[in-house]
Amino acid sequence: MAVGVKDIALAAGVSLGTVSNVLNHPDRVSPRTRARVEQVMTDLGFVPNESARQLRAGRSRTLAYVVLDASNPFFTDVARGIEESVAARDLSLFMCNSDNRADRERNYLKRLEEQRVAGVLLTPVEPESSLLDQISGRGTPIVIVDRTRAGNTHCSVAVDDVLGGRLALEHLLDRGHERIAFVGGPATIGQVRDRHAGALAALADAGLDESHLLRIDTSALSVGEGRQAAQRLAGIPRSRRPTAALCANDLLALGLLQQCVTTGVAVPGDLAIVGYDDIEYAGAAAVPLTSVRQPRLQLGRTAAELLLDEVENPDHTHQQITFTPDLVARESSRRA
Amino acid sequence: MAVGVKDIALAAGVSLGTVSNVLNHPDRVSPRTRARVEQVMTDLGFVPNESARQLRAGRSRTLAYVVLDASNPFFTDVARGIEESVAARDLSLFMCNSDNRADRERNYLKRLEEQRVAGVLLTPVEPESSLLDQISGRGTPIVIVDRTRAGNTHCSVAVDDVLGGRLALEHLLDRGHERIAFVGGPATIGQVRDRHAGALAALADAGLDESHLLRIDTSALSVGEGRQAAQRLAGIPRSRRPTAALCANDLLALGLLQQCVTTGVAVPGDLAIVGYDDIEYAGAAAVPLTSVRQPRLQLGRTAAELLLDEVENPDHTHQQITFTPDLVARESSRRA
DNA sequence: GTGAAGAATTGAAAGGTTTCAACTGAGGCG
DNA sequence: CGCCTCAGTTGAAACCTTTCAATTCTTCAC
Repeated sequence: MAVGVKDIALAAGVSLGTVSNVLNHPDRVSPRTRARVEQVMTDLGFVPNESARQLRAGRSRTLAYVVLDASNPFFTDVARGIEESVAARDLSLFMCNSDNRADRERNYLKRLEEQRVAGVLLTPVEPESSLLDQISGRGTPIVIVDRTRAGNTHCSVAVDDVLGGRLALEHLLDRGHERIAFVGGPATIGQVRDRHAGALAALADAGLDESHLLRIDTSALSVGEGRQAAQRLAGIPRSRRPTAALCANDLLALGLLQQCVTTGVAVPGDLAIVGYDDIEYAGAAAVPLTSVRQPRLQLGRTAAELLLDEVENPDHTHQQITFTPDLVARESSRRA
Repeated sequence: MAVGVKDIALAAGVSLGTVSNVLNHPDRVSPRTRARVEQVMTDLGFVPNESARQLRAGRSRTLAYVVLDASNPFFTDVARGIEESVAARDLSLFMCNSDNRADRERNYLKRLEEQRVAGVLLTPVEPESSLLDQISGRGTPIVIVDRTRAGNTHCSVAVDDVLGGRLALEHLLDRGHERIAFVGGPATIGQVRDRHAGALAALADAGLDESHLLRIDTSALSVGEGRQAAQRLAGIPRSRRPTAALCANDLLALGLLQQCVTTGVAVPGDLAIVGYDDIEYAGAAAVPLTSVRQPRLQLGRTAAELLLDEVENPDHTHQQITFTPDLVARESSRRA
């Protein structure tokens, strides 16, 4: 049924080696035989068996991006950046969605290592897992995307989330807010911790203590959780209720915003809102959303470049690159 | 460097066959030797070589979903449904983003076939391409997602887009609109054609001719294109300008809406808007968006079930399943 | 017409796993 | 005590390709 190089060789009247050369070193084959072999290949519908090739040749033509949350537009933009860089080379990119679950992340990493992919891009659920060291120690390069990791054991590309949190909070202080909610969670997510830390730092610099930043913990960074956060805020007596909310990402902010608009809480009048990521929908929201913008495409492009270098360049050295975010002020945090 | 079954066998003092049995038929091995072999495996950091396994065993433990547009939330929800079904089995799912480009789709399909994946889920750029017949003819099952295809050569799962277009247009007629824009394109996208056809059919049923549906062609189904469509609408003299717009998807609708709000066109007062897909952001928009809802998760789940059946069940028969959409009426098309 | 150099082709070995028929040894039964 | 059975184990063959040293063919200079 399945036609292999052997069949091609037989049908074209050449040896196995020649067929292989047509595939991998066309220059070594005379134009005439090459044409003949290629003709036979299309006639017989030959599809090279990548498993066999990989087994023998060692290399693989595949990269993978294990993404934290495929339904978050931020990550799909990062992925687009990665694809831009990968597309140039003769490689393909597979995406895997860990969906914020450590077991799924582990499972995908295991599978990818078994497949002997050329390299892995990873936005980790568990950045400190020793599994990463094991895998790269065994020869599958891993580049960390949108995170950093203790020890310079891997290449990484990240945006300064502490700075981002700081920018957002400074913006709100500047707008006169002094009772501010930080909406985000779970705290296991590094991005959330860093953004929160940045906000606290800005607060401290302004001479205010931690009590000015009310933490509203969510179980995920999703629109639904944002809506729930709105209800929790609404439950706080007006005198103590925050006048502004800094959300750990735009999905939360959009959910929060939507619920506020629905229940008649004026934005930014009763509650100013700042999001994070500046996804495409942020500007299209009921009240255009102030947000912290990150260079998403460049994040992806750079990560892919680093991985490709690690794959191709024998004297590669690990690099940790950090980009700087900036704040895009819009209606949702306009001065009252 | 790389440790293989041979090394394990040597270290554990058993034969190759026994190591393989520990991996694939643990029941055939006595508990004692199994424990010993497994211990050695973890000690030595053994990672089975999937290429070799696949080469010998023929089968593969991988499915792939080639998605039309990874940044469209509609498709990420479909993917989530697929993953739900796949997760139960001992399989992994890779995602590939064709990004609406035929060359990328072809390239991914080629690669996946070379990898000998167990099966492919595909939302096609080119549903009628003969490549699909070739691939499935050579033994890699393909299930078409969110499209149908002429001839019952493949399983497919789709939503009735003609009906959806009809529902949307009937809704607008019902709201008293008689000059309506259809915003969408390019016409090469089947979903766009079907939704447009449904709208035309509804128009005909109402005794109105085609001139009542102004076609505004876009080059993609994206937020940016939606904004541009708004500008084109604005360029039409008020007397002839449509009073309502039916968008081929929500991204267009959100862009259109955003631009309208920005430039002071009242929605729904000056322009009623209906979107399509009912993505999560639709309800959170500046003006909550009326949209045609599709059973996204179920679409994915069902597609995966069909593929798994085709993979596992020797006397599988192809099925074409069509779901029914419904309209969610919100603010953006409220009666004037 | 000969020899050398270079181009094109060949065929066997190798890569890491699974499969399967054959083998071993232990336990049960007469 | 010998025979049979059966669970557990073995080792060679097979999967399909690439690689590379060896071989044959072609061309060209003298």
